[in-house]
Amino acid sequence: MTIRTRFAPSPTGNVHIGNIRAAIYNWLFSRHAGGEFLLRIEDTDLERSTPAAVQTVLDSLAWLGLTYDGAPLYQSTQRARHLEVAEMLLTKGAAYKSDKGGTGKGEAIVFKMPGTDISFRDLVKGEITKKAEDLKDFVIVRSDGSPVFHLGNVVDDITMGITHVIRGDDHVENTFKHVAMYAAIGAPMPQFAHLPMIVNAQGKPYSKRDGAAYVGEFQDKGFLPEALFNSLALLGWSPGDDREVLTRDEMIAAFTLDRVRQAPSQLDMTKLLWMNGQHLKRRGVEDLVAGCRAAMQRQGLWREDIDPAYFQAVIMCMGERIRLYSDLGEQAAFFFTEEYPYDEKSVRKRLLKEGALAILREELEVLVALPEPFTAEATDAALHSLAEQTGRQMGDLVHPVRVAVSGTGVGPGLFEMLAVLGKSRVVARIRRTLALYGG
RNA sequence: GACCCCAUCGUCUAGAGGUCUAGGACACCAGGUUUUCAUCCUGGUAACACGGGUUCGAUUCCCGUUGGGGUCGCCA
Repeated sequence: MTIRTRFAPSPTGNVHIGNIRAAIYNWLFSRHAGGEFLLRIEDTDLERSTPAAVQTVLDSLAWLGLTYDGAPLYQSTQRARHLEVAEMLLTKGAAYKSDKGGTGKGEAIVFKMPGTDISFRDLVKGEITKKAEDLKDFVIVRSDGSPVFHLGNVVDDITMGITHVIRGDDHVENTFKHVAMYAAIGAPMPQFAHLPMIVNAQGKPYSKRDGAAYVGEFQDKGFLPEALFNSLALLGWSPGDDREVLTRDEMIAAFTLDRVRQAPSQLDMTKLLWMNGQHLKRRGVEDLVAGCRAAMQRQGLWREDIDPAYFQAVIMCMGERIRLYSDLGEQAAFFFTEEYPYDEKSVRKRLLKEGALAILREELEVLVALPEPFTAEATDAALHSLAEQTGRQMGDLVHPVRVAVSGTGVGPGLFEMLAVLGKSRVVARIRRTLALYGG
């Protein structure tokens, strides 16, 4: 029989990382088994389920490369089938009508629990049992005639031929109900697997306040989809060896549900950032260029007159300092504007230090005298010989220039940076800095 | 509160009775490289929640305690 899993989000406008992690596990599981991964949109809450909200789900899946088989099934189209099954349950005596606790506008259909203990074998949690007295009957069709989640969920899973239901831990209590429904309907029971929740440092459900909780937020921050995918996959699952940075194919090959942990875990933003850097390295320079440009456009820092060759040179120069596309705009804006800010601390420490401006003036003279091309080797040699002549440490020469041309004390190697900026910019910036600080 | 589930370094995890003086990764600290930061290299700090069993032997099995999570809707 074909292994068939599904992702069944209700479109609310956001896709939570815990939810998308469930989608990732469903996807990995079915791909590993050579089966199918289906999508069902649980859009019965018409108020929240707007086309835009549905599109958000589709976008998140597409961004992460979670391809699904066939067309999505919209739950709202299945209403007749749901009610048909409810009627069948009614005639079978597995359900009854009741007006208790209702709206007074009619009778609801209530599913009758079998009165026996119910247990099932969870693929990650093992055997779970619930005693009969802890199981209560529940409504499957409201008194207004609309199907409730439990009915739609189970009926649709049957309709879609789902063989493995892989979902969040918050569904284990529902599963006892669902197991009873499968039995009553007489449909083959799927296997169940419940995944631990993703929590914050306080052990509470991960929310937007903890940094970012929705797929779109990570996308906006400039994370790579494969980095988020990789990190999320590793939250609660591991391949069994020491590998951490994995490709999709490697994860597909290694994925099994018995390697999923049962304890909730926290998402570590710092490690995600590291992971992003790892995946960034695996992409080529061209990708980095395109990604950084797009990020700068979003940040409002991009200008059409930025020379492509210059832009690429800046990126090469920044090297592995870029861990997120947005880092370029945040850490290297001075490459693209003369209005870069001066970091107060660096100015105090490197420029206003005793004799620093005098040194900077000497350096300016040396640099001005250099012929083109203004290479890293040339400026390096020039400043080293100046250091020798004056008996100074290289650090005393390097720092003032760095702060003068970039406004900050940290950044790429100075000589590479000077070469990229070019002689005229460098000279102009040093002059302006000298004038600004009374040199 | 009731019911279900969980518990290894700060975090993510490996570990399926002896191989554990508990391994890896991120973070952190120290040293090296370097003009700074980052990278890179080397080293280091750091964990089996607690108490009982079972066993010749428990991180691994059982029970309890503590702590944490989930669920108790005519929401999904």
